Amino acid sequence: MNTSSRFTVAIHILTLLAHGGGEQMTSEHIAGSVNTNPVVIRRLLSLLRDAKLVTSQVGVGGGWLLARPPKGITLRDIYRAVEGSTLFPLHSNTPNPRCPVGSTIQSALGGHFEEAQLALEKDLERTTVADLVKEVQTLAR
Amino acid sequence: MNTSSRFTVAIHILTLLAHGGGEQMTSEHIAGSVNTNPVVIRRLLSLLRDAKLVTSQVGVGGGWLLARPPKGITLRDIYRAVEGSTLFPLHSNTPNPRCPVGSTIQSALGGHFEEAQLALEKDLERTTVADLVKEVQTLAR
DNA sequence: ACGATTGGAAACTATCTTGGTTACAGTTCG
DNA sequence: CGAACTGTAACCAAGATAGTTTCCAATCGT
Repeated sequence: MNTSSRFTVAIHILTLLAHGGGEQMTSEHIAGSVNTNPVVIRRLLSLLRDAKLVTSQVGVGGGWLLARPPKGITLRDIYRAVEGSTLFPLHSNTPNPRCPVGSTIQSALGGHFEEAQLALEKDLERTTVADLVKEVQTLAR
Repeated sequence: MNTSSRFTVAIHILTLLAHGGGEQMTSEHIAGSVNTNPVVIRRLLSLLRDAKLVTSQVGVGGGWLLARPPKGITLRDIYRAVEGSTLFPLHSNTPNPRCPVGSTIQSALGGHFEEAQLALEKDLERTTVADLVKEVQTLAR
């Protein structure tokens, strides 16, 4: 299963940007909050930019900005941006085509897996970055 | 996301056992359908046994059996048996405790992640091994 | 024009997970 | 006894992940 913290860190980044209130923020500053290397942050930010969730500006005084209001960014958007592949991969070796189960199990599973992933994403859609900013502000006082 | 094909293979195994109609099956036979090594199968079966989904018998004529009727085994049971950890891991390094976002984001995310995982599992609960056997039988003709 | 500050990107490393394989000990049955 | 099983440990190759260094390009203030 998904064993990376990319999703968590990506949410952290966007919440931080929203928390900043529209000010440009450098990858180094973000890295200070996440407690990692700026290059790791930039790698994630470039995925988020591909998904049109953030914009970047190079040069002095440059940095990163949200491309949309925090209320318009859901956890599902972030999930899709950074966790490209499917939730449940199929077999690494194709099963035995001469077995009734082996020859059919993958297509039987496909629909169920897709459905389950949609159920997950539908739940993720319920929470926006704006919600998280509000929660963080409540917790931090 | 990681992610591994354990879930897929575990479903395959249980569907195969159910398809066999209550006959004991060896790990080597199962490996033939999955197209992998018997030891890989036994590793997964031992997880499934821990979850009380299958039983094993050693020695000549031994093998594996479902511990419950196929109708009583859902994809959620299988998921829980083989994918132990949480769906979305938090940061690998703990975020900056002196940052309002860094110090609170993990507890803010905890609830949402748990909720999303429950939504996923609730969907997985809708499908049983008996359903898959039926689908396989339809597809295989 | 210069120099400082920033993102962009490649390359390399260490670590972990996964899947596959070999090997061997223990159990059961004929 | 000997064959057919499970139960495990150990090891390897391949891939993913996170961290780091390094260099280039763009931008801005002076």
